[in-house]
Amino acid sequence: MLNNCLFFLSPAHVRTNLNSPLPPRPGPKTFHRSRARGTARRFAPRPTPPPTSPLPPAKPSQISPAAPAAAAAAAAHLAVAAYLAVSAPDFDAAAGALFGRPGGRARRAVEEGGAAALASDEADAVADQFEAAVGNSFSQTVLRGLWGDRAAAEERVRELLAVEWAAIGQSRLEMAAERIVGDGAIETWRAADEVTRAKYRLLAGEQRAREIEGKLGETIPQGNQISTPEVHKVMDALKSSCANLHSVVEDPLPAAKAAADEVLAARMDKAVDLNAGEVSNQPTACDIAGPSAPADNLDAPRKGTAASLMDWNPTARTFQWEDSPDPDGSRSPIHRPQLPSPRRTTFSPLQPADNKAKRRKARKWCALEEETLRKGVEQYGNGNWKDILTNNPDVFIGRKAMDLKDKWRNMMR
DNA sequence: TGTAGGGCTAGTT
DNA sequence: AACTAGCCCTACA
Repeated sequence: MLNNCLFFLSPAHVRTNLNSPLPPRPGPKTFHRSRARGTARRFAPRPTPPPTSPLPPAKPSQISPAAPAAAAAAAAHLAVAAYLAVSAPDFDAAAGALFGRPGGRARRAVEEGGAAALASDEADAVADQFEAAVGNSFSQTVLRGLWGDRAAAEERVRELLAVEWAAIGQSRLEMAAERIVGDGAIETWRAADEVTRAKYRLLAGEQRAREIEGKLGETIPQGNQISTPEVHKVMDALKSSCANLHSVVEDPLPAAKAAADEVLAARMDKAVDLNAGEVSNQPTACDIAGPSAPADNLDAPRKGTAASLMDWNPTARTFQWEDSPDPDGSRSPIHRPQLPSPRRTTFSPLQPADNKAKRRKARKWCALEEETLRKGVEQYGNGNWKDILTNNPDVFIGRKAMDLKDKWRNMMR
């Protein structure tokens, strides 16, 4: 009962209720946004939503496209901070450090907008609850019951990761692979000429190529559509190269996929394996994983884990284009399989790039970028955007000198 | 090639 | 609809 009502009360009400006798705890409940805002956010642990919610769920049309990510970020941040506070040996110290005024880390994130998604009435209310519980053992017991479920906190983090992961979308490599060997392969192969298909066979592997061309109702090798001496020469070279490749290189896709799955699983585990030390090092602005961002140590040697995709492959062999110039003018004594030069033809599994460059998605400037730009103008002078940019590559990630100029123009308005 | 100025676009109020 | 921040185009040195 108290849990169900707690989040809908003002901080003052919450403090009052925390000091009153506590009815049996029904378990984690859904945390709704205010009625006026009209959207729902899940802040408290919520394995199962209450059957009769005081507020109706928000209609999809009421939620902006960014709302799921923002809600997930807010829920994860608060769930982790709250769990850390209630699970700490010294509740008062932990709650003070995280939610106390004025310097609590979670409090600052809420009040200073370091994380915009956290700036909400609900987040304020949670921070106030923890602050009010300092020195109040009864309130601490209530909060431990509400936020002490580690699995629920981990679930909020997993949800955030899932949202962020989904937002990344497919890479161009994945899209290309999908067209060549995935569900879209049939149409891709149907539209390809014989020379291009020969390339596809190299990429897809003999077995998969047979499957795809079998579905096309054709056989391998298909009769040359283009029958010229040059095409025959290229075809022969490709067949030879293909045979050489298959004789020395294993299909890397299964191992690569397994390694990628393990890396992903390790990152998920790492993300939920939070502790107070990690929270205290959270940046408050510009959470961009740039070159100077805190390393995840993914490149460090790992015991008992699969090899990184970037590790040296002991089965790799060097091939040489047949018309590649010798640096020293002499042929290597080591025999290397010869491949036809890729410069002779200009086909690609990728769709031709759009001539019109796509507009970059607008990315808001963070406080660190603005401050660095101010100092850069002081140091290098107004108009020397290139100098400012090249001397702060870790801050201006993805920015152009032109962007700095535009931003400075906006800041001067 | 780097910069300035004007215009365009998407998001917000 | 008006406003704004961020991005892009084009001219110029």
